[in-house]
Amino acid sequence: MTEPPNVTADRRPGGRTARVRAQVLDAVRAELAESGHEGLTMEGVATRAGVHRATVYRRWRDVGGLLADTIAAAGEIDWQPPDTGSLRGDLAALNQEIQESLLVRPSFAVALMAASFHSEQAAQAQTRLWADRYAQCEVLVDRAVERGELTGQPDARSLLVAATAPVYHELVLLRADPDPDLPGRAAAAAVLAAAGGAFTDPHQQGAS
Amino acid sequence: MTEPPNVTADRRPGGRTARVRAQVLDAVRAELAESGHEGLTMEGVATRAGVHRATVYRRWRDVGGLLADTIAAAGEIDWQPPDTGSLRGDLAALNQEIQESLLVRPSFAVALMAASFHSEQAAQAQTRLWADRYAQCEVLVDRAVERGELTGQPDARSLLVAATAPVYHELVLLRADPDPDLPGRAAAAAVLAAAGGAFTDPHQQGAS
DNA sequence: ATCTTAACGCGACACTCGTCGCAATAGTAG
DNA sequence: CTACTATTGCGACGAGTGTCGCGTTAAGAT
Repeated sequence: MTEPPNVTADRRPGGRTARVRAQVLDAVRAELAESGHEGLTMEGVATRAGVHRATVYRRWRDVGGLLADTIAAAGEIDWQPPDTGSLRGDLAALNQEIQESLLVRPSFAVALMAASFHSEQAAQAQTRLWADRYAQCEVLVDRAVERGELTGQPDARSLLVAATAPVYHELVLLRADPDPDLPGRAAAAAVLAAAGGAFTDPHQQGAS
Repeated sequence: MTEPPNVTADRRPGGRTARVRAQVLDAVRAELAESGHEGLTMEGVATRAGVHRATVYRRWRDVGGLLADTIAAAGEIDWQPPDTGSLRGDLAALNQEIQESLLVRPSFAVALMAASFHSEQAAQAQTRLWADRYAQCEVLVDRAVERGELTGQPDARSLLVAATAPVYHELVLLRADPDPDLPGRAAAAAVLAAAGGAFTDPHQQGAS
């Protein structure tokens, strides 16, 4: 059985294979930092890594595969959601982080989104990464409930999406001018909606 | 002075030029409807339009240019924001429209977003289109204020973004499973936040 | 009707992209 | 150390992409 090599199924993960992977992923990060997701090309990465084109194509298939593996390598870092003492503060801090990651040039997050549109592999990696992050952030809502900031048991995911979506929408899709107040405003709005019971999933239609 | 022809600066907008443009834009829509933004290629459009490749390259430069002009042509249709009698109903209806446009396969809106990541021209056209749409929707908020649903004069744009962003975020970026309740939930949350005064700018109070 | 020239058709060209077969290299087992 | 083979390097190829020069067509002006 001579199947093509893969990133996930390491049949011979020894010295050279690991070394090539490290070189290539370093090259991806370097190219990305230099010219953004526009300049990220298979040939450029291969050349910078000192590796032949065919090797990169065989192991990573396309640009999306490169980004997906780069995420997988970077996803091992342990990220922690903010803890400021209040739900509103936590969400504002989270949004601040998001805004910075989107405004930094070149932005790794934006590159990943761009790649997700023409690479199923990158799209899956992106979906997985965000699912993890939102799951981790659910603790913010739990803490708020414990502190008595929220009554009932709101749908944490919906609340988090409501708080963070405007930041992505304004900066990525609408390409609005950067607004230092945006993270705080979006967070405050989500907290108000949550206080009003907007995210309590039982079919309790609010009166009037 | 023999400058290259352009879509915007029509130096000779007569019969043939307009005919070619119509053929090409029809071809763009047809290709888009058949194979989505993945299958949209300059050569394919030229062939389907019965026009030479070089002509398409000269007038539209790249795929983003094609989409940008297609948007410009489609932006002339008179779109009207919903009017259901209540702010929450209006926003829910608006979100319903958005969700349908994103879930239809192939989605013109998604194709436009994808193109915006590697074409400045398409990105500008997209930004312009959305700015127009959001400006048109501000009347929803005005009507709500007149009806007395909202106190004060909230920032209409922020309110609209808060209501619609979750739909884009869930379906496009997070690629969540379609949820028929999403449009209504997002609309309800935004209305609750607005009722709480989340979008009233404290610095610009008092003035009409 | 005639002239001017913007816009298009045509074919050729250089270039990039992704794939393939084969030889060389280097992990890994014995 | 030797044998085996997964993995890489290498070069060539076919297809696709974007550009260019030149001749032709047709829109707009007189």
